[in-house]
Parts: sequence; C-alpha cells; structure tokens
Amino acid sequence: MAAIRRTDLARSASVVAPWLLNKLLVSTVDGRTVAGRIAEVEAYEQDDPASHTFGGRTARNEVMFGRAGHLYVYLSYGIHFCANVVTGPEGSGEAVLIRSVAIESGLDDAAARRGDRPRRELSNGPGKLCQAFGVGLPHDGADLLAGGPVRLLDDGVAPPPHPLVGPRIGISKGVDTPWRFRVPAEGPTT
DNA sequence: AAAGAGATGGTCT
DNA sequence: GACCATCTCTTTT
Repeated sequence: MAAIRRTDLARSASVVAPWLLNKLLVSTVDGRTVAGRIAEVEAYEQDDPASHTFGGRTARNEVMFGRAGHLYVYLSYGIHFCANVVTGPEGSGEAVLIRSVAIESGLDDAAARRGDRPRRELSNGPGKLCQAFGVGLPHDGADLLAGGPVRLLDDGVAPPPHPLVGPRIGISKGVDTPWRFRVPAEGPTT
C-alpha cells in the first residue's frame, strides 16, 4: 500500500486528475465505512472560467487555495454535495472533482444511504457518490492524507495508461477544455 | 432509450 | 435576482 504523498498532489489539477484514477477513496462516517476506486474525475484550475476560483478568493472557495490533499466540498444546485481533491501549490486555487467511484467494499452501507438501486448507480455521479460515502459540508477542508473520516489511498493499482478524455460536464464556460478523465469501461455497460 | 422538467438553497453581482 | 461542476421522476418514442 503505497502512501500518497502531498507532493504528488501539489502538481496542477489537469496533471493530477488522470493520476487519481484507480486510487481508493475511503470514508468512515456514522460508523459506516465505504471504500471505492476513483473512476472519473475533472480538473479545475485557477485561470479557468469554469472553476469556482476563477473570480478570486471567497469564503466558499477558500479551501481550494489551501494545501493540496485537502477536501473541498460544496453544495451543488441546492441539493447535492460535490467532493474535490485540492491540488497545486498553496495559493493557487485548483482542485479535481471526483465524478464517479466504483465501490469495492461497504456496499450495503452505501445502499442504505442511497436506497435500493442497481449497484452501479450508487456512486456514478458527483452528488451520488457524496451521498453514498456520507460526505457533506462538515468535511469541507478535511485532510485526505491524515487518517481522518475521509481518506485517499494508493493500493498499487496504476492509473489506466489510456484514460478516456473529454470535455467537462454540466458547465457553461470552458466547455471545450478536455479535462475530464475516465477509466475505460471493462465490459458491457448494461 | 431518450428527453424534459422540477426540486431547492447557497453564492455572488 | 440570476446562476449554478446535479439527480430523479415522468412522459414519450
């Protein structure tokens, strides 16, 4: 189990994003532990019109300007939470949005939070995975490398050599920047 | 299988 | 007061 070093995350978001694929996300919240492998991410950098930090520091995006390896959580559309890994050197507001995770353990606990659904629909979206992992605003700013309730681990599985790359989803600016990265599908996606 | 619309609240101009 | 880094349900092919 190779440790993830903070310096690994201190590179720019668009470099860290594909590197995060296949890393493990683990949460222990309310006595439930859920673990899964990161399957899809998006990069958001400072001089990026789609990024929350584009307009400079605010109370909400403060964490994105802090040290790499922390968690940035925000409320999306008034309903869902989204989880990001802060990247880059301190002072540069950037992060990687986790868009999809393949749950590997704690499936029953995730299902208890998400309701009875097909297995792959438990965490195949940024809002869905936050619900499945019990991640919310209280975790905004949490250190992912410090053994806290939400953590990032490397169990030795390499990122895919040829991730699927494309434009980011759900944004209205920076729509042509190809900063979405996904683990290629293994088999039929039915 | 695809398309459309409603829910719902913080953040920033 | 507009704008969202979304999800789910319902309706239509």
